[in-house]
Amino acid sequence: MEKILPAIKIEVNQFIYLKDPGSTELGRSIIASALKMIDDMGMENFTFRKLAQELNTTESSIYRYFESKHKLLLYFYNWYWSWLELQIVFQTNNLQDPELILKKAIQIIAKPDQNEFSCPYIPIQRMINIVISESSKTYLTKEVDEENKAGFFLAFKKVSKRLTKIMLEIKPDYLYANTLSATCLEGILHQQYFAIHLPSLSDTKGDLDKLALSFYEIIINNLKTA
Amino acid sequence: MEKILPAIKIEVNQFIYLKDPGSTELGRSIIASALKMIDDMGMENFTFRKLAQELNTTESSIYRYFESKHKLLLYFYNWYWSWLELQIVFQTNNLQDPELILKKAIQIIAKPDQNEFSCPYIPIQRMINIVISESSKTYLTKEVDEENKAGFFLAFKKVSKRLTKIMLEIKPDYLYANTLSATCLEGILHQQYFAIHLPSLSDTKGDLDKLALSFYEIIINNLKTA
DNA sequence: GTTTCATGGTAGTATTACTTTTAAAGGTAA
DNA sequence: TTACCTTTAAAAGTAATACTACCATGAAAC
Repeated sequence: MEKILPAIKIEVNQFIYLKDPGSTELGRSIIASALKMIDDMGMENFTFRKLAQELNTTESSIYRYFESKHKLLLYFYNWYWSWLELQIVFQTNNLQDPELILKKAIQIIAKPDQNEFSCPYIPIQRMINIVISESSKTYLTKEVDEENKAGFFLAFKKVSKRLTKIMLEIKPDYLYANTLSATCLEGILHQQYFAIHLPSLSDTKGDLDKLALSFYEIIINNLKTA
Repeated sequence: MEKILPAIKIEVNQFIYLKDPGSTELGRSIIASALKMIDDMGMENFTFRKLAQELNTTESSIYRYFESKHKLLLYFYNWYWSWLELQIVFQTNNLQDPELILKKAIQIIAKPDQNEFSCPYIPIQRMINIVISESSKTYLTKEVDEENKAGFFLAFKKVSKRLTKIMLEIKPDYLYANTLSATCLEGILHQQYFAIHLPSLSDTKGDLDKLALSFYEIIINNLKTA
């Protein structure tokens, strides 16, 4: 099957933004600069005021796109997982063997192809760094239930569900497919953080291929046992 | 071997607090009320001002114990993992079979005994809730490297290391013991959060015994495979 | 040629996360 | 008993945050 690459735009849940940042010059520069700034200074030190200064615009202009910095983070979170799912779908679409599909999916999650489905104003490495170090904050809030109802975590859940399904193809009666899937998705991100900041909690020291392999083995060893 | 229960006080890294909250009436009530308030309203909505109001004291009095609410969270984080380690040590100390030790340790992590080594002014269930929903925020900050150097994550790392060692007793050449240990520790906490807030990402729906079993199997299946 | 739309700009609010200063209370020492 | 010292409380202040509201303006679309 030929791989077709139409002009794909990653769609993010419309209720996350007030105005589509992809639709205007300012919107795109908000995304681009926010990614850089959040990566450099972290969510807690990042403010819309600083972003406005950086962009030579005003806070009110930014608030026209996102009603809070938390929503902006949700935007990144959803963009990332939608982007990753596209990659998984395309790169596994010609494979038949579920074990091979699983392996490929894990490899993509640990080490996505930064050039595929890329978006000119989105610095992918920044996006990845932010997802690694900030994305847990999207759901560890008191608003999680409302936001879940509004579908703000769907992009992640879709990837997790996809992984779950692959596992169940390998072992249909496996009882903990959802648990294992979510745990590994999160684990792959956290391990990248630990490798840099709390290295005694990791074994793979920044080697993403090794990281992918370790999680592939963790999963497959569970699916191949009686 | 007899189980001895001296008057144990959980020690927390001294650099986390300015003044030991266990040493005064005010300090203990800060801990007790902060646990309740953070559990009820979440870290982001909790402030020292609200806590001072609740306790009929002043912000400056609270600042004499903790220099920031982040340090207060670190205090809870360290208290919790030290408390849990004590339980693991005592409850596995008479066991020989590493698989049994592993099983017991996982059970304790998923479902600690709330009465053991308890402290009269610390509402344990609140503490557990906070560790589940807030503890990732202790290290997902830009100060993580400094704080790691200062030993603020030692209590968690000790438990993780202990789990790693048990795994290596079962399978000495296992390559990913640190990764699997940290991933499961975090996973056990996150699964409890998901069970309530994002249930499609979990399989055990609040059943802590089942949760413990699922993670025990995930680990043991990896250690028992060639 | 008017509506609409994107952005700019100003101002204001309530709250946060602290810090500083001042004052009172309590204990020891000559 | 007075002087001294430390601990704790209370009050007030500060810079910044996270917004909200409202109005103006220039360009493009209909």
